[in-house]
Amino acid sequence: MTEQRRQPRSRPETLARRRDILDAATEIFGAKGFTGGTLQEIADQVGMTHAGILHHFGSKDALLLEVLAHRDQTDVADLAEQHIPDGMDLFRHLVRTAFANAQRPGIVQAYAVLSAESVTSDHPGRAFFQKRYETLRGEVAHAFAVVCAERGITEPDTVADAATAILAVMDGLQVQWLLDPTALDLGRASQFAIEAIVASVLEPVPSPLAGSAVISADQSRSTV
Amino acid sequence: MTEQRRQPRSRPETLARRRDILDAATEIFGAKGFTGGTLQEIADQVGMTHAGILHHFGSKDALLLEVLAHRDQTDVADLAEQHIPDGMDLFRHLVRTAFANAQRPGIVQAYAVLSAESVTSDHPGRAFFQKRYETLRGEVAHAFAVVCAERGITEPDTVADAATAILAVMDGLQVQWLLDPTALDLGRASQFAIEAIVASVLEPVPSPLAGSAVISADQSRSTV
DNA sequence: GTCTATAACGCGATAGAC
DNA sequence: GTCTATCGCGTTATAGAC
Repeated sequence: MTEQRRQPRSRPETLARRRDILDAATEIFGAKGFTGGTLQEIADQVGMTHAGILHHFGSKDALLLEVLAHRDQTDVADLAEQHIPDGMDLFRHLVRTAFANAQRPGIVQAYAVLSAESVTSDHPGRAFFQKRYETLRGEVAHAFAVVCAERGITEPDTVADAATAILAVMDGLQVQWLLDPTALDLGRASQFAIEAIVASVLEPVPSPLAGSAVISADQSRSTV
Repeated sequence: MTEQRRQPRSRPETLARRRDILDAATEIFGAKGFTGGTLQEIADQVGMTHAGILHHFGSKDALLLEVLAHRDQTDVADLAEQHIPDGMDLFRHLVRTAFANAQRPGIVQAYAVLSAESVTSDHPGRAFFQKRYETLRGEVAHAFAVVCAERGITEPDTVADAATAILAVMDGLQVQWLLDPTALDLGRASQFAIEAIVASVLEPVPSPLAGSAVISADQSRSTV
Protein backbone atom coordinates (compact mmCIF):
# COMPACT_ATOMS: atom_id res chain seq x y z
CA MET A 1 0.00 0.00 0.00
CA THR A 2 1.01 3.62 -0.32
CA GLU A 3 2.83 2.85 -3.54
CA GLN A 4 4.17 5.71 -5.50
CA ARG A 5 2.01 6.47 -8.50
CA ARG A 6 4.10 5.40 -11.46
CA GLN A 7 3.50 7.37 -14.56
CA PRO A 8 6.20 6.42 -17.05
CA ARG A 9 3.50 6.25 -19.71
CA SER A 10 3.43 8.58 -22.61
CA ARG A 11 0.41 10.19 -24.24
CA PRO A 12 -2.59 11.37 -22.25
CA GLU A 13 -5.06 9.62 -24.52
CA THR A 14 -3.24 6.35 -24.01
CA LEU A 15 -3.68 6.66 -20.29
CA ALA A 16 -7.43 7.07 -20.73
CA ARG A 17 -7.50 3.98 -22.92
CA ARG A 18 -5.62 2.03 -20.28
CA ARG A 19 -8.14 3.09 -17.70
CA ASP A 20 -11.00 1.91 -19.88
CA ILE A 21 -9.31 -1.46 -20.12
CA LEU A 22 -8.73 -1.63 -16.38
CA ASP A 23 -12.39 -0.86 -15.69
CA ALA A 24 -13.54 -3.50 -18.15
CA ALA A 25 -11.09 -6.03 -16.73
CA THR A 26 -12.35 -5.37 -13.21
CA GLU A 27 -15.87 -6.09 -14.35
CA ILE A 28 -15.01 -9.25 -16.29
CA PHE A 29 -12.65 -10.69 -13.66
CA GLY A 30 -15.24 -9.90 -11.03
CA ALA A 31 -18.02 -11.57 -12.94
CA LYS A 32 -16.12 -14.69 -14.04
CA GLY A 33 -12.99 -14.82 -11.94
CA PHE A 34 -9.46 -14.46 -13.24
CA THR A 35 -9.21 -17.95 -14.70
CA GLY A 36 -12.73 -17.83 -16.12
CA GLY A 37 -12.56 -14.36 -17.61
CA THR A 38 -10.87 -13.97 -21.00
CA LEU A 39 -8.99 -11.20 -22.76
CA GLN A 40 -11.48 -11.55 -25.57
CA GLU A 41 -14.39 -10.52 -23.36
CA ILE A 42 -12.47 -7.59 -21.96
CA ALA A 43 -11.48 -6.51 -25.44
CA ASP A 44 -15.08 -6.69 -26.68
CA GLN A 45 -16.21 -4.46 -23.86
CA VAL A 46 -13.80 -1.65 -24.74
CA GLY A 47 -14.19 -2.16 -28.49
CA MET A 48 -10.86 -3.56 -29.54
CA THR A 49 -9.15 -6.88 -30.07
CA HIS A 50 -7.39 -8.92 -27.44
CA ALA A 51 -4.08 -8.16 -29.13
CA GLY A 52 -4.57 -4.50 -28.35
CA ILE A 53 -4.91 -5.27 -24.66
CA LEU A 54 -1.74 -7.31 -24.62
CA HIS A 55 0.03 -4.38 -26.27
CA HIS A 56 -0.89 -2.20 -23.29
CA PHE A 57 -0.32 -4.67 -20.46
CA GLY A 58 1.97 -7.37 -21.80
CA SER A 59 0.18 -10.38 -20.35
CA LYS A 60 -3.01 -11.45 -18.64
CA ASP A 61 -1.23 -11.87 -15.32
CA ALA A 62 0.20 -8.37 -15.49
CA LEU A 63 -3.26 -7.03 -16.29
CA LEU A 64 -4.69 -8.60 -13.14
CA LEU A 65 -1.97 -7.10 -10.98
CA GLU A 66 -2.64 -3.66 -12.43
CA VAL A 67 -6.37 -4.11 -11.90
CA LEU A 68 -5.80 -4.89 -8.24
CA ALA A 69 -3.36 -2.04 -7.73
CA HIS A 70 -5.60 0.40 -9.57
CA ARG A 71 -8.70 -0.56 -7.60
CA ASP A 72 -6.83 -0.34 -4.37
CA GLN A 73 -5.47 3.12 -4.97
CA THR A 74 -8.84 4.31 -6.20
CA ASP A 75 -10.97 2.82 -3.45
CA VAL A 76 -8.77 2.89 -0.42
CA ALA A 77 -7.16 6.19 -1.35
CA ASP A 78 -8.85 8.14 1.39
CA LEU A 79 -8.37 5.39 3.94
CA ALA A 80 -4.74 4.61 3.26
CA GLU A 81 -3.21 7.87 2.09
CA GLN A 82 -5.44 10.75 2.96
CA HIS A 83 -6.63 10.17 6.49
CA ILE A 84 -6.79 6.82 8.18
CA PRO A 85 -9.65 6.98 10.62
CA ASP A 86 -8.34 5.90 13.95
CA GLY A 87 -9.68 4.36 17.12
CA MET A 88 -13.43 4.04 17.23
CA ASP A 89 -13.75 6.07 14.04
CA LEU A 90 -12.20 3.24 12.06
CA PHE A 91 -14.94 0.84 13.15
CA ARG A 92 -17.58 3.39 12.22
CA HIS A 93 -15.88 3.74 8.87
CA LEU A 94 -15.98 -0.02 8.32
CA VAL A 95 -19.69 -0.14 9.09
CA ARG A 96 -20.34 2.74 6.70
CA THR A 97 -18.33 0.89 4.07
CA ALA A 98 -20.47 -2.22 4.50
CA PHE A 99 -23.63 -0.19 3.92
CA ALA A 100 -22.05 1.47 0.89
CA ASN A 101 -20.93 -1.90 -0.49
CA ALA A 102 -24.54 -3.04 -0.62
CA GLN A 103 -24.98 -0.48 -3.41
CA ARG A 104 -22.19 -1.80 -5.61
CA PRO A 105 -22.29 -5.57 -5.95
CA GLY A 106 -19.85 -5.49 -8.86
CA ILE A 107 -16.87 -4.31 -6.85
CA VAL A 108 -17.83 -6.51 -3.92
CA GLN A 109 -17.96 -9.56 -6.16
CA ALA A 110 -14.62 -8.76 -7.75
CA TYR A 111 -12.88 -8.72 -4.39
CA ALA A 112 -14.76 -11.73 -3.02
CA VAL A 113 -14.08 -13.89 -6.08
CA LEU A 114 -10.50 -12.84 -6.63
CA SER A 115 -9.40 -13.04 -3.00
CA ALA A 116 -10.69 -16.59 -2.63
CA GLU A 117 -9.35 -17.61 -6.03
CA SER A 118 -5.95 -16.23 -5.05
CA VAL A 119 -5.40 -18.98 -2.45
CA THR A 120 -5.03 -21.51 -5.28
CA SER A 121 -1.55 -22.62 -6.23
CA ASP A 122 0.61 -20.02 -7.98
CA HIS A 123 -2.23 -17.57 -8.52
CA PRO A 124 -0.84 -14.24 -9.74
CA GLY A 125 -2.92 -12.29 -7.23
CA ARG A 126 -1.86 -14.26 -4.18
CA ALA A 127 0.93 -11.93 -3.01
CA PHE A 128 -1.34 -8.94 -3.44
CA PHE A 129 -4.04 -10.33 -1.18
CA GLN A 130 -1.55 -11.60 1.38
CA LYS A 131 -0.14 -8.12 1.72
CA ARG A 132 -3.55 -6.52 1.61
CA TYR A 133 -4.86 -8.57 4.52
CA GLU A 134 -1.67 -8.06 6.45
CA THR A 135 -2.01 -4.31 6.09
CA LEU A 136 -5.69 -4.24 6.94
CA ARG A 137 -5.19 -6.44 10.01
CA GLY A 138 -2.51 -4.04 11.17
CA GLU A 139 -4.77 -1.03 10.74
CA VAL A 140 -7.68 -2.60 12.59
CA ALA A 141 -5.38 -3.88 15.34
CA HIS A 142 -4.00 -0.38 15.72
CA ALA A 143 -7.50 1.02 16.10
CA PHE A 144 -8.09 -1.52 18.86
CA ALA A 145 -4.85 -0.51 20.53
CA VAL A 146 -6.01 3.10 20.55
CA VAL A 147 -9.41 2.43 22.09
CA CYS A 148 -7.92 -0.05 24.54
CA ALA A 149 -5.37 2.47 25.72
CA GLU A 150 -8.24 4.80 26.57
CA ARG A 151 -10.05 2.23 28.63
CA GLY A 152 -7.89 -0.52 29.94
CA ILE A 153 -5.45 -3.22 29.07
CA THR A 154 -6.31 -6.04 26.73
CA GLU A 155 -4.51 -9.18 25.73
CA PRO A 156 -2.49 -8.87 22.51
CA ASP A 157 -3.96 -12.16 21.29
CA THR A 158 -7.44 -10.84 21.82
CA VAL A 159 -6.74 -7.74 19.76
CA ALA A 160 -5.19 -9.82 16.99
CA ASP A 161 -8.12 -12.23 16.92
CA ALA A 162 -10.62 -9.40 16.93
CA ALA A 163 -8.92 -7.55 14.09
CA THR A 164 -8.80 -10.69 11.96
CA ALA A 165 -12.38 -11.55 12.82
CA ILE A 166 -13.75 -8.16 11.82
CA LEU A 167 -12.23 -8.41 8.36
CA ALA A 168 -13.31 -12.04 8.12
CA VAL A 169 -16.93 -11.41 8.98
CA MET A 170 -17.17 -8.60 6.43
CA ASP A 171 -15.79 -10.88 3.71
CA GLY A 172 -17.90 -13.86 4.67
CA LEU A 173 -21.09 -11.83 4.76
CA GLN A 174 -20.32 -10.57 1.26
CA VAL A 175 -20.15 -14.11 -0.12
CA GLN A 176 -23.49 -15.09 1.41
CA TRP A 177 -25.01 -11.82 0.21
CA LEU A 178 -23.72 -12.31 -3.33
CA LEU A 179 -25.19 -15.82 -3.40
CA ASP A 180 -28.57 -14.55 -2.23
CA PRO A 181 -29.03 -10.79 -1.70
CA THR A 182 -32.42 -11.36 -0.11
CA ALA A 183 -31.04 -13.66 2.58
CA LEU A 184 -29.39 -10.94 4.62
CA ASP A 185 -29.00 -7.18 4.94
CA LEU A 186 -25.30 -6.71 4.26
CA GLY A 187 -24.95 -3.42 6.11
CA ARG A 188 -27.06 -4.36 9.09
CA ALA A 189 -25.45 -7.76 9.59
CA SER A 190 -21.97 -6.25 9.27
CA GLN A 191 -22.80 -3.59 11.83
CA PHE A 192 -24.16 -6.18 14.24
CA ALA A 193 -21.08 -8.37 13.98
CA ILE A 194 -18.58 -5.53 14.23
CA GLU A 195 -20.33 -4.13 17.29
CA ALA A 196 -20.39 -7.58 18.88
CA ILE A 197 -16.68 -8.07 18.36
CA VAL A 198 -15.72 -4.58 19.48
CA ALA A 199 -17.87 -4.88 22.57
CA SER A 200 -16.35 -8.19 23.55
CA VAL A 201 -12.87 -6.65 23.38
CA LEU A 202 -13.78 -3.61 25.44
CA GLU A 203 -15.74 -5.53 28.04
CA PRO A 204 -14.74 -9.19 27.94
CA VAL A 205 -17.51 -11.55 28.86
CA PRO A 206 -17.06 -14.97 30.43
CA SER A 207 -17.29 -17.59 27.71
CA PRO A 208 -20.97 -18.40 27.08
CA LEU A 209 -19.78 -21.79 25.83
CA ALA A 210 -18.22 -22.87 29.10
CA GLY A 211 -19.34 -26.16 30.56
CA SER A 212 -17.69 -28.60 28.19
CA ALA A 213 -14.23 -29.19 26.81
CA VAL A 214 -14.12 -27.05 23.74
CA ILE A 215 -10.51 -26.27 23.08
CA SER A 216 -9.08 -29.58 21.99
CA ALA A 217 -8.93 -30.36 18.30
CA ASP A 218 -10.83 -33.59 18.36
CA GLN A 219 -11.88 -35.87 15.58
CA SER A 220 -14.91 -33.86 14.55
CA ARG A 221 -15.76 -34.47 10.91
CA SER A 222 -18.06 -31.63 10.02
CA THR A 223 -16.71 -29.11 7.55
CA VAL A 224 -18.94 -26.08 7.76
CA MET B 1 -29.36 -31.87 2.88
CA THR B 2 -30.71 -35.15 4.15
CA GLU B 3 -30.79 -36.54 0.62
CA GLN B 4 -31.48 -40.17 0.18
CA ARG B 5 -28.37 -42.10 -0.70
CA ARG B 6 -28.80 -43.08 -4.33
CA GLN B 7 -27.19 -46.33 -5.27
CA PRO B 8 -28.44 -47.23 -8.74
CA ARG B 9 -24.88 -48.12 -9.69
CA SER B 10 -23.87 -51.62 -10.52
CA ARG B 11 -20.65 -53.35 -9.60
CA PRO B 12 -18.95 -52.90 -6.25
CA GLU B 13 -15.54 -52.32 -7.80
CA THR B 14 -16.98 -49.59 -10.00
CA LEU B 15 -18.21 -47.79 -6.91
CA ALA B 16 -14.72 -47.87 -5.43
CA ARG B 17 -13.33 -46.46 -8.67
CA ARG B 18 -15.90 -43.66 -8.60
CA ARG B 19 -14.91 -42.85 -5.07
CA ASP B 20 -11.26 -42.63 -6.06
CA ILE B 21 -12.21 -40.19 -8.78
CA LEU B 22 -14.33 -38.11 -6.41
CA ASP B 23 -11.47 -37.88 -3.92
CA ALA B 24 -9.03 -36.84 -6.63
CA ALA B 25 -11.50 -34.32 -8.01
CA THR B 26 -11.99 -32.82 -4.57
CA GLU B 27 -8.27 -32.33 -4.26
CA ILE B 28 -7.78 -30.87 -7.73
CA PHE B 29 -10.83 -28.59 -7.62
CA GLY B 30 -9.77 -27.48 -4.17
CA ALA B 31 -6.24 -26.73 -5.28
CA LYS B 32 -7.05 -24.98 -8.55
CA GLY B 33 -10.73 -24.17 -8.47
CA PHE B 34 -13.37 -25.66 -10.74
CA THR B 35 -12.49 -23.56 -13.78
CA GLY B 36 -8.76 -23.94 -13.22
CA GLY B 37 -8.73 -27.67 -12.51
CA THR B 38 -8.81 -30.03 -15.47
CA LEU B 39 -10.08 -33.52 -16.08
CA GLN B 40 -6.59 -34.41 -17.22
CA GLU B 41 -5.10 -33.67 -13.80
CA ILE B 42 -7.81 -35.63 -12.04
CA ALA B 43 -7.30 -38.54 -14.42
CA ASP B 44 -3.55 -38.56 -13.86
CA GLN B 45 -4.07 -38.73 -10.13
CA VAL B 46 -6.19 -41.88 -10.32
CA GLY B 47 -4.15 -43.40 -13.13
CA MET B 48 -6.48 -43.28 -16.08
CA THR B 49 -7.35 -41.01 -19.00
CA HIS B 50 -9.81 -38.15 -18.94
CA ALA B 51 -12.12 -40.14 -21.19
CA GLY B 52 -12.50 -42.67 -18.43
CA ILE B 53 -13.68 -40.03 -16.02
CA LEU B 54 -16.26 -38.76 -18.45
CA HIS B 55 -17.49 -42.32 -18.83
CA HIS B 56 -18.27 -42.40 -15.11
CA PHE B 57 -19.69 -38.91 -14.64
CA GLY B 58 -20.78 -37.70 -18.05
CA SER B 59 -19.42 -34.18 -17.84
CA LYS B 60 -17.16 -31.94 -15.80
CA ASP B 61 -20.15 -30.04 -14.40
CA ALA B 62 -21.80 -33.26 -13.25
CA LEU B 63 -18.54 -34.32 -11.61
CA LEU B 64 -18.43 -31.13 -9.56
CA LEU B 65 -21.98 -31.59 -8.36
CA GLU B 66 -21.21 -35.14 -7.26
CA VAL B 67 -18.06 -33.97 -5.51
CA LEU B 68 -20.05 -31.42 -3.53
CA ALA B 69 -22.83 -33.85 -2.69
CA HIS B 70 -20.35 -36.57 -1.74
CA ARG B 71 -18.31 -34.29 0.51
CA ASP B 72 -21.42 -33.00 2.16
CA GLN B 73 -22.83 -36.40 2.97
CA THR B 74 -19.45 -37.60 4.17
CA ASP B 75 -18.48 -34.64 6.30
CA VAL B 76 -21.75 -33.38 7.61
CA ALA B 77 -23.22 -36.82 8.03
CA ASP B 78 -23.16 -36.75 11.79
CA LEU B 79 -24.31 -33.16 11.97
CA ALA B 80 -27.16 -33.39 9.50
CA GLU B 81 -28.49 -36.90 9.80
CA GLN B 82 -27.27 -38.48 12.97
CA HIS B 83 -27.63 -35.93 15.70
CA ILE B 84 -27.79 -32.20 15.15
CA PRO B 85 -26.33 -30.61 18.24
CA ASP B 86 -28.80 -28.07 19.49
CA GLY B 87 -28.74 -24.91 21.50
CA MET B 88 -25.39 -24.10 23.03
CA ASP B 89 -24.01 -27.46 21.96
CA LEU B 90 -24.16 -26.38 18.33
CA PHE B 91 -21.89 -23.42 19.00
CA ARG B 92 -19.48 -25.68 20.84
CA HIS B 93 -19.59 -28.01 17.88
CA LEU B 94 -18.76 -25.17 15.49
CA VAL B 95 -15.77 -24.16 17.59
CA ARG B 96 -14.56 -27.74 17.69
CA THR B 97 -14.97 -27.91 13.92
CA ALA B 98 -12.83 -24.80 13.47
CA PHE B 99 -10.03 -26.37 15.51
CA ALA B 100 -10.36 -29.59 13.53
CA ASN B 101 -10.32 -27.70 10.23
CA ALA B 102 -6.88 -26.32 11.06
CA GLN B 103 -5.64 -29.90 10.62
CA ARG B 104 -7.02 -30.38 7.11
CA PRO B 105 -6.26 -27.41 4.88
CA GLY B 106 -7.20 -29.36 1.77
CA ILE B 107 -10.87 -29.67 2.59
CA VAL B 108 -10.98 -26.13 3.93
CA GLN B 109 -9.50 -24.78 0.73
CA ALA B 110 -11.90 -26.76 -1.44
CA TYR B 111 -14.91 -25.21 0.25
CA ALA B 112 -13.41 -21.72 0.43
CA VAL B 113 -12.41 -21.66 -3.23
CA LEU B 114 -15.50 -23.32 -4.63
CA SER B 115 -18.03 -21.35 -2.58
CA ALA B 116 -16.56 -18.02 -3.66
CA GLU B 117 -16.16 -19.17 -7.24
CA SER B 118 -19.78 -20.25 -7.27
CA VAL B 119 -21.03 -16.66 -7.10
CA THR B 120 -19.80 -16.14 -10.67
CA SER B 121 -22.33 -16.18 -13.47
CA ASP B 122 -23.85 -19.56 -14.27
CA HIS B 123 -21.43 -21.52 -12.11
CA PRO B 124 -22.59 -25.13 -11.81
CA GLY B 125 -22.09 -25.13 -8.03
CA ARG B 126 -24.10 -22.00 -7.33
CA ALA B 127 -27.39 -23.67 -6.42
CA PHE B 128 -25.57 -26.09 -4.14
CA PHE B 129 -23.95 -23.34 -2.10
CA GLN B 130 -27.12 -21.26 -2.00
CA LYS B 131 -28.97 -24.16 -0.49
CA ARG B 132 -26.09 -25.08 1.77
CA TYR B 133 -25.89 -21.63 3.34
CA GLU B 134 -29.65 -21.44 3.64
CA THR B 135 -29.69 -24.71 5.55
CA LEU B 136 -26.77 -23.81 7.78
CA ARG B 137 -28.26 -20.40 8.60
CA GLY B 138 -31.46 -22.15 9.58
CA GLU B 139 -29.67 -24.57 11.88
CA VAL B 140 -27.66 -21.87 13.62
CA ALA B 141 -30.72 -19.64 13.95
CA HIS B 142 -32.58 -22.55 15.50
CA ALA B 143 -29.80 -23.01 18.04
CA PHE B 144 -30.14 -19.35 18.93
CA ALA B 145 -33.87 -19.73 19.29
CA VAL B 146 -33.32 -22.56 21.75
CA VAL B 147 -30.86 -20.71 23.96
CA CYS B 148 -32.93 -17.55 23.77
CA ALA B 149 -36.05 -19.35 24.89
CA GLU B 150 -34.18 -20.44 28.00
CA ARG B 151 -33.08 -16.94 28.89
CA GLY B 152 -35.18 -14.23 27.42
CA ILE B 153 -36.63 -12.79 24.28
CA THR B 154 -34.49 -11.60 21.42
CA GLU B 155 -35.25 -9.75 18.24
CA PRO B 156 -35.72 -12.02 15.19
CA ASP B 157 -33.45 -9.72 13.16
CA THR B 158 -30.73 -10.08 15.75
CA VAL B 159 -30.90 -13.85 15.64
CA ALA B 160 -30.81 -13.83 11.86
CA ASP B 161 -27.84 -11.46 11.74
CA ALA B 162 -25.99 -13.45 14.38
CA ALA B 163 -26.54 -16.76 12.58
CA THR B 164 -25.32 -15.32 9.30
CA ALA B 165 -22.36 -13.65 10.98
CA ILE B 166 -21.17 -16.83 12.68
CA LEU B 167 -21.01 -18.69 9.39
CA ALA B 168 -19.46 -15.65 7.72
CA VAL B 169 -16.68 -15.22 10.23
CA MET B 170 -15.74 -18.90 10.01
CA ASP B 171 -15.51 -18.66 6.23
CA GLY B 172 -13.63 -15.38 6.22
CA LEU B 173 -11.10 -16.59 8.74
CA GLN B 174 -10.45 -19.63 6.57
CA VAL B 175 -9.53 -17.45 3.59
CA GLN B 176 -7.07 -15.37 5.60
CA TRP B 177 -5.64 -18.51 7.15
CA LEU B 178 -5.20 -20.20 3.77
CA LEU B 179 -3.38 -17.13 2.44
CA ASP B 180 -1.04 -17.10 5.45
CA PRO B 181 -1.35 -19.88 8.05
CA THR B 182 1.06 -18.08 10.35
CA ALA B 183 -1.02 -14.91 10.47
CA LEU B 184 -3.75 -16.29 12.70
CA ASP B 185 -4.75 -19.29 14.78
CA LEU B 186 -7.81 -20.56 12.95
CA GLY B 187 -9.37 -22.34 15.90
CA ARG B 188 -8.63 -19.66 18.47
CA ALA B 189 -9.83 -16.78 16.31
CA SER B 190 -13.00 -18.67 15.39
CA GLN B 191 -13.70 -19.40 19.03
CA PHE B 192 -13.18 -15.77 19.96
CA ALA B 193 -15.54 -14.49 17.27
CA ILE B 194 -18.24 -17.07 17.91
CA GLU B 195 -18.19 -16.35 21.64
CA ALA B 196 -18.36 -12.62 20.97
CA ILE B 197 -21.38 -13.00 18.72
CA VAL B 198 -23.19 -15.44 20.99
CA ALA B 199 -22.55 -13.22 24.00
CA SER B 200 -23.91 -10.15 22.27
CA VAL B 201 -27.13 -11.99 21.48
CA LEU B 202 -27.60 -13.30 25.00
CA GLU B 203 -26.73 -10.04 26.71
CA PRO B 204 -27.10 -7.19 24.23
CA VAL B 205 -24.67 -4.35 24.83
CA PRO B 206 -25.29 -0.72 23.94
CA SER B 207 -23.56 0.03 20.66
CA PRO B 208 -19.93 0.86 21.33
CA LEU B 209 -19.99 2.85 18.11
CA ALA B 210 -22.62 5.32 19.23
CA GLY B 211 -21.78 8.99 18.99
CA SER B 212 -21.88 9.53 15.26
CA ALA B 213 -24.31 8.82 12.44
CA VAL B 214 -23.34 5.36 11.33
CA ILE B 215 -26.36 3.86 9.70
CA SER B 216 -26.74 5.81 6.50
CA ALA B 217 -25.21 4.42 3.33
CA ASP B 218 -23.10 7.40 2.42
CA GLN B 219 -20.68 7.90 -0.40
CA SER B 220 -17.80 6.13 1.25
CA ARG B 221 -15.40 4.78 -1.33
CA SER B 222 -13.38 2.26 0.57
CA THR B 223 -13.86 -1.35 -0.40
CA VAL B 224 -12.37 -3.41 2.38
C1' DG C 1 -1.64 2.22 -31.19
C1' DT C 2 -4.54 -0.97 -33.28
C1' DC C 3 -5.33 -4.24 -36.47
C1' DT C 4 -5.22 -9.16 -38.96
C1' DA C 5 -3.28 -13.46 -39.09
C1' DT C 6 -1.41 -17.19 -37.05
C1' DA C 7 1.23 -19.92 -33.97
C1' DA C 8 1.10 -23.25 -30.27
C1' DC C 9 -1.30 -25.25 -27.05
C1' DG C 10 -5.03 -27.13 -23.88
C1' DC C 11 -9.71 -27.80 -23.09
C1' DG C 12 -14.16 -30.78 -22.83
C1' DA C 13 -16.46 -34.03 -25.25
C1' DT C 14 -17.35 -37.92 -28.66
C1' DA C 15 -16.58 -42.33 -31.34
C1' DG C 16 -15.26 -46.68 -31.58
C1' DA C 17 -11.80 -50.52 -30.77
C1' DC C 18 -10.74 -53.85 -27.29
C1' DG D 1 -14.69 -50.13 -18.17
C1' DT D 2 -10.83 -48.21 -20.16
C1' DC D 3 -8.31 -47.12 -23.89
C1' DT D 4 -6.65 -44.32 -28.34
C1' DA D 5 -7.70 -41.04 -31.54
C1' DT D 6 -9.78 -37.10 -32.94
C1' DC D 7 -12.97 -33.36 -33.39
C1' DG D 8 -14.00 -28.58 -32.59
C1' DC D 9 -13.29 -24.87 -30.17
C1' DG D 10 -11.14 -21.33 -27.20
C1' DT D 11 -7.15 -19.72 -25.06
C1' DT D 12 -2.77 -16.62 -24.51
C1' DA D 13 0.68 -14.81 -26.97
C1' DT D 14 3.50 -13.29 -31.08
C1' DA D 15 4.63 -11.21 -35.77
C1' DG D 16 4.08 -7.91 -38.86
C1' DA D 17 1.13 -4.72 -41.82
C1' DC D 18 -0.86 -0.15 -41.59
